[in-house]
Parts: sequence; C-alpha cells; structure tokens
Amino acid sequence: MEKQFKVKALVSTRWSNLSQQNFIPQVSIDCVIFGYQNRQLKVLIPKLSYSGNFYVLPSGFILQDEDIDQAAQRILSERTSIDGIYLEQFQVFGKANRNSKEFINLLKDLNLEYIKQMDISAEELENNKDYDWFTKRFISIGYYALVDINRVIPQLSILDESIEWYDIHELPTLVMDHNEILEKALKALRKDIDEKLNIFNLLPEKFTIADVQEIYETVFERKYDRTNFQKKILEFNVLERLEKKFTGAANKAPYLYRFKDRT
Amino acid sequence: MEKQFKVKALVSTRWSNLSQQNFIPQVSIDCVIFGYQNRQLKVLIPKLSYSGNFYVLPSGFILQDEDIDQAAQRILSERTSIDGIYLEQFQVFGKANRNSKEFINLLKDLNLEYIKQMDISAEELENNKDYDWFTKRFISIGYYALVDINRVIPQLSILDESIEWYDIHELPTLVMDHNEILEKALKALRKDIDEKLNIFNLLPEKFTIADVQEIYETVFERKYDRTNFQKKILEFNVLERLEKKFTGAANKAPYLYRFKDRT
DNA sequence: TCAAAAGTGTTAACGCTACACCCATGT
DNA sequence: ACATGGGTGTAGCGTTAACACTTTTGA
Repeated sequence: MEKQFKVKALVSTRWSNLSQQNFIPQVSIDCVIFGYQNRQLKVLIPKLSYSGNFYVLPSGFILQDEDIDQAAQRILSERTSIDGIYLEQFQVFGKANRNSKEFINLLKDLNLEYIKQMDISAEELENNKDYDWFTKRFISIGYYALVDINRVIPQLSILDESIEWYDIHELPTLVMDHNEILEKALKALRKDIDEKLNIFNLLPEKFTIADVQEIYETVFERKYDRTNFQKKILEFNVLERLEKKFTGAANKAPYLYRFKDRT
Repeated sequence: MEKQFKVKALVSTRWSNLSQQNFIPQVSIDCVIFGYQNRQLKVLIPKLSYSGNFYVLPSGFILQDEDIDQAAQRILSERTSIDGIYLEQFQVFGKANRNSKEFINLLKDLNLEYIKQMDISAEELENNKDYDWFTKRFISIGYYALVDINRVIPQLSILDESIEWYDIHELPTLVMDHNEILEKALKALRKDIDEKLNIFNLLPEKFTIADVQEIYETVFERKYDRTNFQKKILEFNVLERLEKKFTGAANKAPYLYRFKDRT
C-alpha cells in the first residue's frame, strides 16, 4: 500500500516534474554527508522505497538561476534540516556510460507488480518524457559535507524508505558509481584536513582537544601521541580557549575550545 | 575581408552546428595549457578574430557518448596537435550568472558592421537557435594540461585570429571568468606537483636535474639549493639515469634522466 | 591520598639546509 | 692549469616524536 503509493510518486509526481522544472539537464550533484559519532566516521545514506535494496547518495539537480554551491546547499538542507553546512566540491564524475538507465530499468523490473496496479502502463512509463530526461547520461558534481551529527534530523525524500547513518566500514552497496564517489570523497577529506582545518565542522560548537584527537584517529585510522597532538592543534592558532569542562569524573577537567572565526 | 569571413563563420558555420551536434547542453570544458620555456611558465591562449581584443581559454563541449576526460583530450589535441596529453581536472565553475551572453553581445556590437554586410540580419542572429544555445548559463569543468612546449604546434580554430604562449606574468585580460579559472589552475598545479610528480610533463623525454630545478624555481618563484634539490628529486625514485649530456661547455657533463614508467 | 586524565617540559631522533669538497669537461 | 658547472658527503639546525613530570579532579 505504502510502497504502491511511492512507486506512483516516482512515476507521476517526481518524474513528471523533472523536465518541467527549470533544471540544468544532464548534470546532477551527489553529496557525501559525513558525520562523526562514537569513534565512527559515518555517511548519511537513503534507501529507496522499492524492492531491490537500492541505496544512493543524496542527490539533486541544479536550477537554472542557481549557483552550483547553492544547489548543493539546498540539497543538503533538504536532507539534514540544517542550513549553512560546510561543504567542498571535490570532483566531477563524467564517464560516458554514466547513466541511470540500467538502474532505473532494474528498479522498474523489480517493481512491475506495483506498476501494473497503477493507472500507468509500462509503455506509458517508457514513453514518459521524464523517463527520457532522467535516464540520459549524467555528469555528476561531487560534494562532501561535514556536519555535527547531533544537529542533523535526517529527512526522507518522497522516494525514500529510510535514511540512515552508516559507518564508512559498513557501507551498503550503492547504485551506479556511488561507492566510488564516496571513496573519492573520503580521500579528498583526508587530504584537505590539515590545510582547510575543516574537521571541526564534525564537532559541536564547544569541544575538547581530546574530541579532536578522536576524530583525527578515526579519520586517519592511526593513533596520535596525546601531548604532541595537543601542541600541534593549538599551534594552528585557530582555537579559542573557553571554560573548563567538568564531567564529574575523578580527573583534571579539560578546557573547552571553540573554532575562531578568522575574518 | 578575412575578418568578415570569420564573423560569418561564427554565426553560420559554428553556431548553426552547435544545437545539432550531439553535445551535452550547458556544460563546457575550459583548458589551461601550461608550457615551459626560458625560465617562464606559459599558457596557450587564443585571440578571437573579431574587433574587441577577446582572449579566451581553449574551450569546447562534451559529446553525448564521450567521457569528460576524453572530451578534454580531444579539445587539447585540436589546439596543440599532439595526443596523450597529461591533464588534471581541477575544479568546476558554476556560478548562476556564468553565461557568455554579455560577452557575445559585446562581440556582436563591436562587429556589427561586418554582420551587416552579410546575409544574416541582427534579428536573425538573435533568433538563431544556436545563439540561444550558446548564451545560456554554462557550467564549466576546468582542466589544466602540462605539455612539452617544443612538441606543440598551436592550431587556430575557425574563430581565432591568433593563438600564442603567454608568460603567466604577462597575461592578457580574458573574457568572462577565464582569468580566475587560470589562477585556480595555477594553484592546483602548485599543490599537485610534489604529490603527482607531474612537472616532468613540461619537459622533453630526456632532461637534466638542472632542467627540473629551473622549472621548480619558476613555478614556485623561489630558489632551491642545487645539491639538496638533486637529492630530493632523486629520492622520489621516479627517474631513470641515462647517458651524460655533453654540451660542449667547459664543465662536467650532467646526466640525462627519463621519467620511469611506474606500471 | 590515590587513580585517572589533562597539561607542560625535556630529550632524542630525524630530516632538511648550508656548504665544503671533489669530479669531469673543454679551453 | 684553470674556470665552470655537476655530483657527493657532512655538520648544524630545526622540527617532530617519545616520554617523564606536574597538575587537577572526585572518590
């Protein structure tokens, strides 16, 4: 019942809007949304509400009057329900065989029984302008985002059955080349960290040096010497020391820090 | 006379093909082609054969059945007459106001007298499908290329009056955001060098360490200690020592090296 | 007073820089 | 023999890594 509604949504609501809405054709934006929790680097991944276990990266298209960075922000806001997200464009994926036709047809085949029950025939579906629009070869701009996982309230799109955080070591198989895109995003993140000092975007506003070290160790999958790490981070001169953080534990309270706005 | 022909070419030959040819709409590729000569880092820049001193980056579009890397290769081959060029995709430029309408209209205004002499009226021009195609907002994928300047035979496109190497410190003003793209390409190059070890692509097959040092000093605009530089480069372990290079000069002959194919 | 974790200081190891030295080449 | 530029070795310096020591906190 629920599923039937969603298939209909895929066919009529969404697809029949695509070619009418003022999107740039054949270009999409794919987002790798990183969050951090409990010594795990996580990625936010929706699962489509169709038979076949289709996992995808949160994606979208670019409006004609929209900067690509704005488009990425919009797509991210829709999925996370927060604004002003930190993001980096990291690569364009443009293989000639990069189209969703295969994936869409597989999805269609696996969901034929639902489609049959609807007022749209398989032929109608295939002749649909939006089917054509959507199954063309696509160039995809990859963005990665860093968010404070506690501020995110994951939002289902009309096509989703679920949207969840996955540890980067326990990722499901994603459609098309989305696993490769994710891998490239992770490499780009690792490369950027010390230069862009962007890792703090994974943390809440106030944090301890130990929190930062935890993230570094998770992202780079290695240990750091506590005392040297402290010095390294503070020597970046981008943190502002605040009050102490009293946890109730029987040990010295660490200082809290905040990322300095270097304007 | 010559110029008149070229304006016609712009309007009829080129534009009237664009919407027919099977290109991906609203996406272009802009190439920053770096060469090295005489202690100068140079970029290959065409000048359009119209009144108004329009300098551009070598650009092109992507065929429907073509990888974006292939498209960049094709565009580069057309301009340099060599194949298998080293290139790196470095950034996508996608501001919403990124269209060539302003530039095309300026070009048109400055060349009205020629247009009048042709069998195409200004209205016809403006109603041309390809005018519409070409003046839409474009997303541009930036590539930089590294070539052995001695192997390049610069090729004029049908729109060009000239195509020449410019020292990066004596660049003309380019149309649209092409100066910004070039600047970003240079930054990407500097960042990539030690990781990708790609600088050797600016040299002929065989070269001395002194040649490499010259390029480093030019690109990074600083001096390096000769003996330490030698060690640093050799410790990359990517060079193969060949025969000595006898120049006829009254000094010890340096070794020639070749970039190892690390397969 | 003790355990646990934070913060600071000190020494050792390493890599990079500066430069002395020797080598090859042609006049 | 000598001037010129190439190639190698080494001592000094600064940076990073390892770890000892002190401080704070609550039980």
